[in-house]
Amino acid sequence: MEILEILECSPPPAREPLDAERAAAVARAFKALGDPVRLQIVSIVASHAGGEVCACDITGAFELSQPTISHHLKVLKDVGLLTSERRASWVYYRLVPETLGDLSALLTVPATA
Amino acid sequence: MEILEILECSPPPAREPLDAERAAAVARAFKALGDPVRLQIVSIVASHAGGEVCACDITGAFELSQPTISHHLKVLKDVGLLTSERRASWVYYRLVPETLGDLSALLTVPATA
DNA sequence: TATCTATATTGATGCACATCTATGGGGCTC
DNA sequence: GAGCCCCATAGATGTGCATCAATATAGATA
Repeated sequence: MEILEILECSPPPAREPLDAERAAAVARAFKALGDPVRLQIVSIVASHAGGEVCACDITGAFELSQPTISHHLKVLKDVGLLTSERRASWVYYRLVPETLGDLSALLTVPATA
Repeated sequence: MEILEILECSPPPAREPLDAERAAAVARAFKALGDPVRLQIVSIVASHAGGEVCACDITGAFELSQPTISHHLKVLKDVGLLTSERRASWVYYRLVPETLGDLSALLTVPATA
């Protein structure tokens, strides 16, 4: 565990430029985060104890129609930033830490040589 | 330096949800990264030794018109992801590591309690 | 000054998307 | 089964934006 943390702390390797295909895939995720409402949705889920939020709580946090929030949730699901699970009448949303982590790593700038 | 590295390695604190105003500001940056061409531009600059790339080299990397690339560079500058410096006839672009770092940190998920 | 190169700006165009209202479907409770 | 609540889907609409051709600007050179 200690070693892993140290490894994670080491400077990231210099990367080759993204090819067009990979760039398109990654850009889809960033585009999903490029809407203020979706960014707030992710933020709400991230800061919620238990890591799980009911769709109704998300809808209630905005002055937008329920279908609009539902649309944004679908976009975030489609790019792999959220997962959902239905329990009885309610749908609960969670973050996908792997996706967040991948994006975060991509933004980590190689040491300015 | 050692201590700073350790601090940077500590798990990120749980965050309050972004308010609408901050979300709008951050979303602008993510939206800029949400275009495949702009993402590749950032990637090209990031992976370039010296951290500096001539606009002409960026334009040459795409099968897009020069004004289109110029437009994308302006977008990336406006959100603080790139800076530019003119030297003679050429304009050189650099990343802004602080902005990249801020975005990266925002995507670091708090430990799933 | 005239001109060539590198970059930025302008204006136009077609498509993508955020939002709404209306409706559909799934799952309770009476 | 009837009615109600939660969520998703469908269709319509106005705005935003990626792209281009044309043009303007800045700097070098002759």
